[in-house]
Amino acid sequence: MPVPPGRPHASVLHLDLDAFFAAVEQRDKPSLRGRPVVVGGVGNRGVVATASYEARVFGVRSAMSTREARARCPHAAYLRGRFDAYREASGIVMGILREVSPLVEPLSLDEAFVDLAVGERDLATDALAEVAEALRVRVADATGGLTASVGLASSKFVAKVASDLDKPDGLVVVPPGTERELLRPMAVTVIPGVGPATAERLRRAGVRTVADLEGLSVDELVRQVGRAHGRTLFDLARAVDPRPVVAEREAKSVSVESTYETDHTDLDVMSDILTRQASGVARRLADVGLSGRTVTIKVRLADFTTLNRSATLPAPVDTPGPIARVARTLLLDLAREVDLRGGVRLLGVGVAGLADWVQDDLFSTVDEPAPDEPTTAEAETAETPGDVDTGTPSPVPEPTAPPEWVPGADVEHDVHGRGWVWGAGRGLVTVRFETATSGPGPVRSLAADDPALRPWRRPSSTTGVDG
DNA sequence: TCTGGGGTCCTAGGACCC
DNA sequence: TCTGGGGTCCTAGGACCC
Repeated sequence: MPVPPGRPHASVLHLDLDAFFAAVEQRDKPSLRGRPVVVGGVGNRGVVATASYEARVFGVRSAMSTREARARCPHAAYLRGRFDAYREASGIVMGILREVSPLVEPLSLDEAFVDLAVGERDLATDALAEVAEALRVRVADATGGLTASVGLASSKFVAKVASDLDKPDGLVVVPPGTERELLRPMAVTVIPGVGPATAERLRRAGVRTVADLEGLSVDELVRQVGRAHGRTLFDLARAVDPRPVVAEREAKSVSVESTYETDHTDLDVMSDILTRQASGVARRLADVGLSGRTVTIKVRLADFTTLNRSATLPAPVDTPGPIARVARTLLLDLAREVDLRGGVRLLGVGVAGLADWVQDDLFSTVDEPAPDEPTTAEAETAETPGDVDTGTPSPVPEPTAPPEWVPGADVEHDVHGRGWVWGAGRGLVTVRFETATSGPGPVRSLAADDPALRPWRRPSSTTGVDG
């Protein structure tokens, strides 16, 4: 009757580098060794990202405000963080993990799952424990002494719980079949997904431990915490966790946000900030070679209320101009709806709906000169005001753009020959460029956003088109 | 002078289509 | 004429994680 909790061997490994950011600082600066070190925001509104174990003695914890950390441990070294150094150390560790198994799923710079059930490996618990211990030694050797805590179990959930049981520098193996007795006495908060809100709901239902949680039916749990969450909780309470280790998970969004030392009240200043952040987002999109259709802004008010506004475009964006333009419009819309004069402490810009988009066939049939060979004929037609792109096989829709859109103005970007702008009339306007090369140029015709004109599609898994 | 920055996933409601 | 359900896409907010 009981569902088998997982695979029959303890072949899921979870590795967690101990106090990672602080440990890298202590490794690189001998004067910090043995001393409390706190890495995180150092300003008035900063929070702690990582506290060294010496600082934890004083009660300094991750996510605590730096102000409180300073009160508890004034003699600690407070550091901003050197993410390039962390990335490098992380890369070394992930590389070692991938030598042990191709199935490595990084969760962050300092954490990863590894599936050891690949190839010809001996899956006896003792043999797997030897692999894990050898791994820990290699990590320390290769990184100049960074220590890792490792858990080995029959599922992701239990492996992660295990890695936390003997920190720092520990190895905990949970033999298959013993998972439930390990979990039962633990607080429900060991379960991933049970944060403060869920824990409080469960507490009101009389649930404090995993054993208590086992007493609730699926229906009861779904009623308490929702459909998806309830079912997962029901399973995890029984150590049922079939989630596979997945290497190569693609990013779904990219964002840049910042909290300011003092609250902003000037819309123009906020607009400028969003413009700069949009450039940062575009740069990172370019780094990963992706673009996305949904632009989001995030605005946190002085009272910590957080507002998001988003707009989904007819085609993906990946360059600063359009992202900034949409972001600024969303801000102005928001300012009309919500009083921002009380102060804004955080602003952010993001792009979601990411994919390596390819140009659709619909538009690849459009007569388009090669970027490097503009012809005189085209230069002449470009002189004709109001001239419409003549290469389209179907009639070009009548321009229905709001009258304030003047051809030739207001366009700072196109995507591979075509673009769009956000109209003051609250509509997306598809714009065609008369210029032969891609890039900014005068607009000769405007067509209102028309579903039939969607020029981009997600690459289907079967086409294998590259960009 | 409480409360970062980067994300993921879920829910709920409305629009729209069949 | 009345009543409708399912599916998808989009938006806003919230919980959660490291």
